[in-house]
Amino acid sequence: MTEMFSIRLPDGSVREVEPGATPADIAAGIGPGLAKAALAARVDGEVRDIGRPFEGDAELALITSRDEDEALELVRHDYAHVLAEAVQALWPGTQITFGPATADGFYYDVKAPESRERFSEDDLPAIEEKMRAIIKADKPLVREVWTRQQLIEKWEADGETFKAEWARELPEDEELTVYKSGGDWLDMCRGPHLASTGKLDPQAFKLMRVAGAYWRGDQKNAQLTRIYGTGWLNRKQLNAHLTRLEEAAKRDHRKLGREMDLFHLQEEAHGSVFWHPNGYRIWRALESYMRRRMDAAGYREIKTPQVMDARQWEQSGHWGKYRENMFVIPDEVPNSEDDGALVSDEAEWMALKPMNCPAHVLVFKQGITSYRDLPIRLGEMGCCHRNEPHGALHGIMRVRQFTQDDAHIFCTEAQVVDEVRSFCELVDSVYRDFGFSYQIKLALRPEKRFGSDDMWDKAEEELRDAVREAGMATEEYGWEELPGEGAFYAPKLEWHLTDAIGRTWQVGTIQSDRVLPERLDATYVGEDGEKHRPVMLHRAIFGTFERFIGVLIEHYAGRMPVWLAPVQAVVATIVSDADDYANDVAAKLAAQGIRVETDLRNEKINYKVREHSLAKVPYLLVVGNREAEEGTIAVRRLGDKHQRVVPLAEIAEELQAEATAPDLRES
RNA sequence: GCUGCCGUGGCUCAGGGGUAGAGCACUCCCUUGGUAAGGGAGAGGUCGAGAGUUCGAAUCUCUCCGGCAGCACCA
Repeated sequence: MTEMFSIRLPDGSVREVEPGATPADIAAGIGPGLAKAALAARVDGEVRDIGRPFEGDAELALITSRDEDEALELVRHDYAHVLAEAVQALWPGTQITFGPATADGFYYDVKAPESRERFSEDDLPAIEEKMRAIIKADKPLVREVWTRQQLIEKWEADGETFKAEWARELPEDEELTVYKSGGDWLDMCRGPHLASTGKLDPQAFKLMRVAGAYWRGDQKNAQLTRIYGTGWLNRKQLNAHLTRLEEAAKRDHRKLGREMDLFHLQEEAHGSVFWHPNGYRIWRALESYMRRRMDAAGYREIKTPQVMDARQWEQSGHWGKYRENMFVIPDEVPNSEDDGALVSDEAEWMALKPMNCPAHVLVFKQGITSYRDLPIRLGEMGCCHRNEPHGALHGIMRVRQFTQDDAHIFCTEAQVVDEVRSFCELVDSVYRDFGFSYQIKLALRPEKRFGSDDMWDKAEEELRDAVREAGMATEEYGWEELPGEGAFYAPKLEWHLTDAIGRTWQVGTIQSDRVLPERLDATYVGEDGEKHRPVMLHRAIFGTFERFIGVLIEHYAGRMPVWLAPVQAVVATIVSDADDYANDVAAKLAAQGIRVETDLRNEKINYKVREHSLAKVPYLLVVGNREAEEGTIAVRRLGDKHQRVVPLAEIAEELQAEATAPDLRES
């Protein structure tokens, strides 16, 4: 008698199957509908191919398109394979490398054949068409276990140098799998995959763009062509995604920055922002908000020099690591009578500060500090310059001149966790005031670093502890550890916000640093009367004003909350007879600190409503003869279709309340 | 920095070897109109910069600068 396997289903029922049976068999046994809908199987918790035979008794859950996250991941992974197959079918000699699923689709990195050099966006329609053909051919995707040697031979025989390199580094003893598509084309892959290409919806993907990407993510390696696609379970989802992208483009901070007259960029100062009056009003609102929050949290604000002697940067370690990205200036301007050439060996160099920390240490070091004075929290709205690589610049999110809401906390070893924990709480409170949700990451020691492993162990652990104590080391806060991502002198906690099209930007950070105090010889006098090293916590909440404002603009799609809006209210007249009243209203509101403007132009009210709505002014206060006589205002809030007529005093009070920064509100 | 695409009035864009167009915005005139574009007239551009090819270049070629997407980088 054959031994049978007991397969337990989520509803608790158990089915006995013969060896060789697969989850697909069970699905078929339950019903043809499920057999069609089932995409993969969860066997004892592991996601597997639906056609992979059971190896013993097991718990089975079938994955269908209702299990959206898992289904999407599977589908996107399959699209990537189909993409690679299509490209090779169209252009033999193309080398394939690697192609994973992404947050909204998939990509595959390929190396174009010699004859072609590269692929371009013009090739995408042809590739899409070929992909559809492969999907329609409904080719079975068959899993096979190979040895490493077999893989290496296969890839070398095919001239797949990247794949061969990869295969050579695979572990000898592990089960290595390949997936064959329709028996001919294959890719090495851990899987799982759908049963066949026909499970994909040929109308639910779209190739988006081509871009360069380095083999294994290393600039020193060959550059490949990365073909990006977006992939979904069905056409409806795809269309919804494409619509989302269109909507996101409308809230791009670069576009809104122009439309709302907030700032501009131009090549004479590329990477640096020209703030217009409206944009700088947002800046000032943020700055005074942050000053209040920092004052309240026990920080003291300082201001330090913009340019310092290069030796200072040498001592801090930045010169060695970042000289290329610093704006360096000679201390002495060459005499105009000679040929103007500077001899670098003889020049005394100065540098614009790329960061504030060394200067803050210098402030700390003035005089003698007692342990009784710690922690000392020194804050600065510090303007820094970094000569970023051209390709890194992005609107006002990544710039060459920026201002940080920077601060450094000098404290004892024993105070670190407490300081970091209360910082986590401060950050949380600030981001809540802006309506942001965020993710916290811990960036761990990088390969190239200063300091001992013991020091790093300790520094990483105290950051981890602090976040745990704050109760934020959870999925809800996007908690994640990022190996190798830390700064050269310290591990970092990073707070990330998301922009309009799903890219995330690091804004806040705190780093526990024992390297700089050492290098710059910062000390305090302890209880024992001896000198001790303080720990230095580098921290910022907005990160930079530039980036934070960029993220704010996209987050609110330009419709800033009243307390941040550059122009909070416009008083618009219907007839010129109401001009005097309009001026009175504006004057009254301005007197109570409201950012108000008047619009007395000889234009129809429709025109004025349209214009100020597009400018995203939150309060439009319309006055005509009726309002002038009655002392009222016809108020239209941004986004409302209708208006209400209220006494001036009432709207003044309402505006006052909304224009108050969240930290100053009662309750 | 790397790969690809792009650069025409303030903005959005059309054109494309024979010396430049539209809409919006702007200026002026008429219109005083009750909640998302009232009408008319006018002004505005060495087509990113430089070099080359050509009788002739905004248009073709090269170099540079800048922008966009991605990669790499992000103290």
